[in-house]
Amino acid sequence: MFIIIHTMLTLIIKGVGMRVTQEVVRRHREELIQAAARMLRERGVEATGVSDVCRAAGLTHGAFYRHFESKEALVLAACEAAFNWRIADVAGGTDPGDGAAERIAQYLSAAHRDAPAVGCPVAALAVDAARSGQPLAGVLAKGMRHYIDQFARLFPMRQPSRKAQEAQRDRAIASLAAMVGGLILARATASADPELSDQILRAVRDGINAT
Amino acid sequence: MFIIIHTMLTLIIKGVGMRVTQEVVRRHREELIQAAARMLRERGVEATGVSDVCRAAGLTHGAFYRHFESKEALVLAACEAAFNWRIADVAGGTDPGDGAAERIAQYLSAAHRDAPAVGCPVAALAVDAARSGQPLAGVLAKGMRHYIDQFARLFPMRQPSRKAQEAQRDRAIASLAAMVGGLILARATASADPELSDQILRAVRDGINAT
DNA sequence: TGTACATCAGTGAACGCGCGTTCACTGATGTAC
DNA sequence: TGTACATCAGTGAACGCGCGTTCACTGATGTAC
Repeated sequence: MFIIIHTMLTLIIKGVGMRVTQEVVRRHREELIQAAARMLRERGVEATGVSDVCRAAGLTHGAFYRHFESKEALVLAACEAAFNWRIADVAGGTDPGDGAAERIAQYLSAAHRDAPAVGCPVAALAVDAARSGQPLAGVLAKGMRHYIDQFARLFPMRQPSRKAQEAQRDRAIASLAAMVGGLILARATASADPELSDQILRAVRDGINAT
Repeated sequence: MFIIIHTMLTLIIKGVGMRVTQEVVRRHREELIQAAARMLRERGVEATGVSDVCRAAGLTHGAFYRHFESKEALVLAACEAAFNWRIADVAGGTDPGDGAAERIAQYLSAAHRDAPAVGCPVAALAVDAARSGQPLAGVLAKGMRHYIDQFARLFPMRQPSRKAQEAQRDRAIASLAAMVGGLILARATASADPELSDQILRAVRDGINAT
């Protein structure tokens, strides 16, 4: 509804086929990326159409190739943009000082499960990346290394040694794998068995914290 | 190459457009299901074409609708068939008496990571099921409940009580989530960062066993 | 067991459809003077 | 600052392509007698 009104207003205000300001061009490009970043996580790479993305950004599909060389180029840009994601984007009661346990609980929440479009890009795109290989897999691997480094810092370290650092990193990887796996399984069962879906979120949360 | 020779021989032996034995019909149907079960896990639902599956089963696409009402019907049958999967299908040195730790190590092995076509259906299809919703999600949820029940039995239980049973089940769910997440992340990073991929397999293995 | 015929699995051409991509055209923007 | 013109973001029709699906046709199988 909003999109229809927006498109009509845009046509009336801008006219048909007019050149637009460089500032507007930049905004359109950003809107394409953001719309794609949402759709990619919700529907996957193949089910995300160029026309759909353009429509969501208030453009027609013909404008697309003034911004991107191909659909693949958009997918890569959108995937990179999706990795600016933080758990705060999806969970309301977050705090900069939250530790690992709080973040794990926020990650494995019903709110995050039910909002894949604005959720963790790893949980949404890892399988697609594994299937498509490079270059999408490269973007994902880079993002994952970043998340692992960041997450590892949340775990306590007795004394700073090489060995303690490696143990910290391993613990971060194991926790992230459980979080991603738990979220994916909770989403997969949400429609057919909501009770099991909730149980998965809780059991994985408890399991990680017991480590 | 093999497929081409096979197709030519089939044409020479069977002729063109001939009716075949009921036994052959049953075998063709089974071959369609098995080919689809492999392709679905390797490429995903959308990237698996009806023609591709028929070709892999040694048929032309025209024969397909004598066996299945639609592509969706094949996908459901193939997904159900894929849930007959056991870790022994992918890991060589398995033993019926293997406990949880052995099975976890086999699941999180390089061999399993590198063979998604004959690997765990949950790790391969959970994201697809979450996106497509029912009825595929129903098949997946049923399969997952089965795996959870089976896996829970591998964990020790002090004395048979309601509470101990629930704890056992929760532990199975948490372990399975970590296994599925670890496998997915290892696959996603395999092409772009093989070292990280191996590290994920090891760290998740160690993490689960430390619980 | 043998004969006559209906059945139907398989073939390959064809269908509509939506996809990613291209293109002629428009006209305000951006630039050169 | 003002004028003249080239640039190019956006439009909407059109392209080739591969998808899932349908169909007329074939002829050995399965069945009725």
